[in-house]
Amino acid sequence: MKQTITAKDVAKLAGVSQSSVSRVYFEGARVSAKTREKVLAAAKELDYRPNEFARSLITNRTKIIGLVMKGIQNPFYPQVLKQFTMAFKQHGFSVLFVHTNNDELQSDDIETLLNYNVAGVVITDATMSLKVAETFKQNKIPLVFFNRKLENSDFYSVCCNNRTASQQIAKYLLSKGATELAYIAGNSNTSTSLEREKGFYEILEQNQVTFSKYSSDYTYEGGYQIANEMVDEKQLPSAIFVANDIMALGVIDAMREHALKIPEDLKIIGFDNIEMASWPAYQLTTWEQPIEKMVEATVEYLLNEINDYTGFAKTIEIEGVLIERKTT
Amino acid sequence: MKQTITAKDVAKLAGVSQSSVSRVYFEGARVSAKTREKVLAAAKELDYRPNEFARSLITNRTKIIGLVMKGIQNPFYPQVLKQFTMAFKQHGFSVLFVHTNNDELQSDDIETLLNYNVAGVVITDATMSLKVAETFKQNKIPLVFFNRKLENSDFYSVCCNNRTASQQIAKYLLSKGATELAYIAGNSNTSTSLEREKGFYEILEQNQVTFSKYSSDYTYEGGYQIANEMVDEKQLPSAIFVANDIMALGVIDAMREHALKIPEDLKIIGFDNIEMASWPAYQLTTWEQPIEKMVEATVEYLLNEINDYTGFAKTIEIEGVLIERKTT
DNA sequence: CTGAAAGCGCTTACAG
DNA sequence: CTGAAAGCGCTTACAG
Repeated sequence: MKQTITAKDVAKLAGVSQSSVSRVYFEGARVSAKTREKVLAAAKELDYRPNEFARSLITNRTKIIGLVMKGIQNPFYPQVLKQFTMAFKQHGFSVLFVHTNNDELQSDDIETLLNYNVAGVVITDATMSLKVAETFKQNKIPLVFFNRKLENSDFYSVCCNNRTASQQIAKYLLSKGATELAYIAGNSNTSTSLEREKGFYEILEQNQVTFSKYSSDYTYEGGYQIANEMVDEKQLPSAIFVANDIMALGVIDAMREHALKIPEDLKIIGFDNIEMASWPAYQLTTWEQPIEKMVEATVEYLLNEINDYTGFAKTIEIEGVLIERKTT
Repeated sequence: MKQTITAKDVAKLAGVSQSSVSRVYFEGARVSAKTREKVLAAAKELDYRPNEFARSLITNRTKIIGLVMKGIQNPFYPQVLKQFTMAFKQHGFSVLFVHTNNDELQSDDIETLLNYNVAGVVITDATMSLKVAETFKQNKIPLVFFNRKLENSDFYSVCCNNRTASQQIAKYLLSKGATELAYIAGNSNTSTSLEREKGFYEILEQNQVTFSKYSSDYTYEGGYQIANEMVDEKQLPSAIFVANDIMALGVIDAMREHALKIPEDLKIIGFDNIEMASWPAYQLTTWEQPIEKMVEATVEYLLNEINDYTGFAKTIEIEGVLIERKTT
């Protein structure tokens, strides 16, 4: 059996009460400098560490954030995970990592979060049913959808400026002389893909430019496959806006296998600015998502809500920037 | 304030004692079918959920595994993270994700793990000092080094068969007619890079083949840079074994920029078999790490130790397999 | 500022 | 099989 050092042990050694030991470790409690000193010395000697569970049991709050991810395959997300972990750590919060296989969170996915009474939740790359959403509301657990948003949502979400970004992408492509354009969508039920499509088309319609739409799934393989189908159709556009980078790389690889030159025969632009976009083999022009700022905004909201729950909803859109490389 | 539903509430509604409610949710406790039924019905009505913290407090064990990662940038690791999360979930364990920036775990990295009294720990892509290691031993927290091992370790570690794999890689390269070989090492203080180097050289020495060594850092940029330096030296080998895939991709891109043809002018082989290795742009020959089996072995050991702590140490090496593609 | 005491929501001997 | 009661390691009014 592992012998746990408790506040009682420290109290005994320090010659103070257990309450005093507790006060030393509880932020905001008042203790005299002398008591603190004695306690800290004793604690150090015994290698004391306050039990988070006892703490949480009594305060009914935890220092754990649930982070739910689906698309960890996409190199965009490891970056996001890292940034979140570091940001939360800075504020004393730990990350409970939950992986879901479903586009829509299932109740067994959130079981863990509820059991551990997480202080807040970040949901990345997935949505949830209204019923599941209600569970969080009832438990007053603040929630942020990261890089995705619910329709008619009364939940907070943090995104890149998908729509206006795509408008600028359309304008950029037109300025490069593209005449027939195409959009390759990601998973059709995602707000990101929908918003990007919307912004893109708005500008094309304004300029009365022909365009077509193809559907894929935000994966490399998906991009690769749809590109092959496009080539088979024999009617290639002059420029393609691919809904995210990882798909765009698949498109590039497929097009090159058909001996198409990029950007000469075909211009391609992605979205995200993942690490590989800058690799010499690709040099993909893309739209950079400001991950750091997005994470910052998410953490700030969450921390505020944890501190004082209001449940207010809003969609925060953070401006990204066009990264021009060699595929356009 | 959020009103928490407790076992007491359920007990009242079900007309039984609180202990009986507890027994229904505690695996291994005996309850009559009738009691269980009443309790479950009441619990469902109230949406009751046992408080994990109260539970952990009393049992002094948790259902949380600490997963420490460093190299999340390397596409190999998101895969590992996903597999671990899924495997642990299957056994009722949740994952506390910790990110470290250091090759060697620092005490503030493990603070969280200790505070939450995690049931076990997986450390990926990092090592730790003997002092830190002792802390885990003292607290009888089982630990596995995943894809890395400590020198003179009395800790369990799970790896691919790095050394014998590299022997086979050497043989394979020789069989392909390579005459002057090179090894590009990853971080020099990692067991993986060291073992791969050792196995590779063993065969080359046996066959009295000339070889040279270059040092890099397991990143794409590192591979790209060292390849540029190699070209500047004007004495290229006929085949390079690169210690991992992501570096190998950097090497390929750099070599191609110098108009070198792969595999005609230069053969390249990697290690890991990350997703990108199979992309048409690369078609990298590599050694596949059997992630699934490695994860399985780790989880099995950890679960056994959690159940009955022995602290016994061993290095498990799991056989990978050569994946031949087009760079050799 | 400090200590004694109650209590967070559970598990687990102990009787019955 | 079931209930009453003690106790896990803390926080937090309440007196002093």
